[in-house]
Amino acid sequence: MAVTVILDGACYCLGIMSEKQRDLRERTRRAVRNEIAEAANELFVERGFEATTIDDIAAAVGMSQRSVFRYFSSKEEVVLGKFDLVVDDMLAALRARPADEAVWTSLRRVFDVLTSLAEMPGSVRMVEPIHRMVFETPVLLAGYLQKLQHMQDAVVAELMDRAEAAGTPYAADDPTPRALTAAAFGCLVAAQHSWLASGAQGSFTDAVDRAMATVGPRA
Amino acid sequence: MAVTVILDGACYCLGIMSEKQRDLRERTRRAVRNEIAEAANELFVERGFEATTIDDIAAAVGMSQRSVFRYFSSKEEVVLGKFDLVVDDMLAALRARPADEAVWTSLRRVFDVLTSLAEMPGSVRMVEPIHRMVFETPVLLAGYLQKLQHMQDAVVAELMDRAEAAGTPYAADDPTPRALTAAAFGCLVAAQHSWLASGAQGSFTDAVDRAMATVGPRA
DNA sequence: GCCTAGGATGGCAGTTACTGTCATTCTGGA
DNA sequence: TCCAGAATGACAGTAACTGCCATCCTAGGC
Repeated sequence: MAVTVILDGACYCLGIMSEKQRDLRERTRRAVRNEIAEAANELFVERGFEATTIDDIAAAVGMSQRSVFRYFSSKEEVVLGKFDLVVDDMLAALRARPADEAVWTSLRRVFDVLTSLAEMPGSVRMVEPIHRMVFETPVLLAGYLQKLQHMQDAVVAELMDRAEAAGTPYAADDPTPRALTAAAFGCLVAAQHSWLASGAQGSFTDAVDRAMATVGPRA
Repeated sequence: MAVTVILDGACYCLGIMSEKQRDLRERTRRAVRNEIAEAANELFVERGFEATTIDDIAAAVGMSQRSVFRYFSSKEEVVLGKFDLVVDDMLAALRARPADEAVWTSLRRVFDVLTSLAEMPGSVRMVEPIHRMVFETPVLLAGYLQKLQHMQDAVVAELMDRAEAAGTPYAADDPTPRALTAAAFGCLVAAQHSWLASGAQGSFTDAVDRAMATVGPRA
């Protein structure tokens, strides 16, 4: 262990690997990751999530099981991993809103990151079946809700920063920012439910708008 | 398979096993289940959830691993299983509210089932550490959020029944009941967060009240 | 007190998700 | 051409489950 640390440190300090090389590796890594995820999603919607093994996925992309796990920390991540990237976009979207905008409005705008993702022309075909799969497979639903919780944590932190920067900080034990955020995300899930229940007709954006119109901050 | 079904059917129809016997079995089953859960929770808070194996739990209660799985379908269920019983209580609490009460108020009262559970004298000692463990262990948090989602499904169905019985049914695609319920449960989680963040001082009930006061239905 | 039906249990083999390790291979830059 | 370091494959190992079968236990009928 000690040896490993020393070696790692030495390599890093010497900076033998160039910036360019690092970028390239990073890009190819992402490409392979996407390739695996796409192949896996085909299998998942075809046979179901639980009926598809990691070995199946590995075979489909011509890799060893071990290598698949080098790209995804778990089977669920193959489906849900994309949401990790979304968090940064959501924070960026939140920071782009005027600091004095009503929190509820800002939260609605944050969800544009998700709606635009769902309405991207390239991925539209798979959006609904995968969506449905997530809500129908217990382990995926659980993982998805947990991701949403992480997003909320990040958003709450950003909201508190924003309030402080605006000179109107929340008290340390004020549940307001967290409650508002949780309510907004609750509306998001409710919108997903009704969108799926309606057979994914109509726009998802509208569903979010309608859900968020029924609830709001008090006074 | 066919044989099994026929045999089961025959046994059931003949009613060989008496009602009393059935009840007794049921009661002892619950007792054993509780015993396992309590022993397991001790181990969980002591060593952590992931560091405790099913074999550890089985050894602690003097059973085989196989038998533990006859009482709990998964390791998470040992911690989260109790919430399955709560659903029925919540529905009963909801039905006990006046049909014309504001939905937000009824939802707040539904949560009394949870707060009273958390403040029961017998279990108070373990409530906070387990609570904390659930929020800090990813797989438990995911499972917990999923249970909350199930509760919401049940509550939404009941709210729709109630509205229909009162002669003011929701439209089929109206997201209102689901959005309100989701917002309320979001407030619940927010309250749990702030309660834990404050070191579990103050009453949990107050935390829920404060969180739910910041959000509400719109006109 | 014996007998029997049917649940409860234990043990064991098997599957799958995942992890650590090591030897090998690939790749871009000097 | 050579080399550093990343990518890969193969293999062994763990832990959460699941199915199966033989055995045991218990409550009720006789």
